[in-house]
Amino acid sequence: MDQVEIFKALSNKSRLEILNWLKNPELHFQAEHRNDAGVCVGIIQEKSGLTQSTISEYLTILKRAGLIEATRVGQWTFYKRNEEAFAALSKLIGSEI
Amino acid sequence: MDQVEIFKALSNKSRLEILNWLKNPELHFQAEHRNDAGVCVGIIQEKSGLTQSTISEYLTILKRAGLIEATRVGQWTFYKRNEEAFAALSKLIGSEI
DNA sequence: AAGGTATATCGGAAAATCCCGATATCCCAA
DNA sequence: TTGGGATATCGGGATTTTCCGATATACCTT
Repeated sequence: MDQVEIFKALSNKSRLEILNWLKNPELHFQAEHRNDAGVCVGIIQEKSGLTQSTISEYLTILKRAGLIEATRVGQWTFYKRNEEAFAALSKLIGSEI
Repeated sequence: MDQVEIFKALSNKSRLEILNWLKNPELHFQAEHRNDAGVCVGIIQEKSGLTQSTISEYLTILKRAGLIEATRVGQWTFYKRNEEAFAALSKLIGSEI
């Protein structure tokens, strides 16, 4: 758990927004674009207004930080939050840092 | 409470180290360099190995993010943690973000 | 008032981040 | 096996961050 990497991943308005969307996918994405594995890249990109390459990069940054997980299904990659990582981070800030 | 500003402030190894020192000043600094208002800049600088200007800037960054507080006493500025900010951040990550 | 000490601010070179367009890869369907 | 759609990676210009040395400001002492 690289603390600096995690905080860098969180140091961006767009990435925080994505994490917020992924917290309650049913509030932000139509049913056909989500499943148990999360939400596909394209629909996140569409909602964000940023380019496909930027969103793909941002999702990779969040994934490397351990904050989200990816599942490939056919041509789609679905991303969802790793809630355990957030719980651990919350605990870390409340005690260690 | 600007979330991005807070996470940016935390996105640096040296600043995390400073926050860690300030969490238990009695473990990291001699009694003559600390008081109820915190720890003075010079002793943090000495311990960090970074330059005076860099440490002053880093403390300002942490202060602007609301993570630490400054108290001027004579020619010294003492800095201490704002534990409420950390508690709020922990809570935020555990529920909102 | 003058000199010394502690801290803050300024100016800048190097490195990192932001976000893009172009291109590559992967996978499915025909 | 070829074409098309979804995602990942590459290369790069603009901006921000990192950390420094030099300088300014604040305060204390004499």
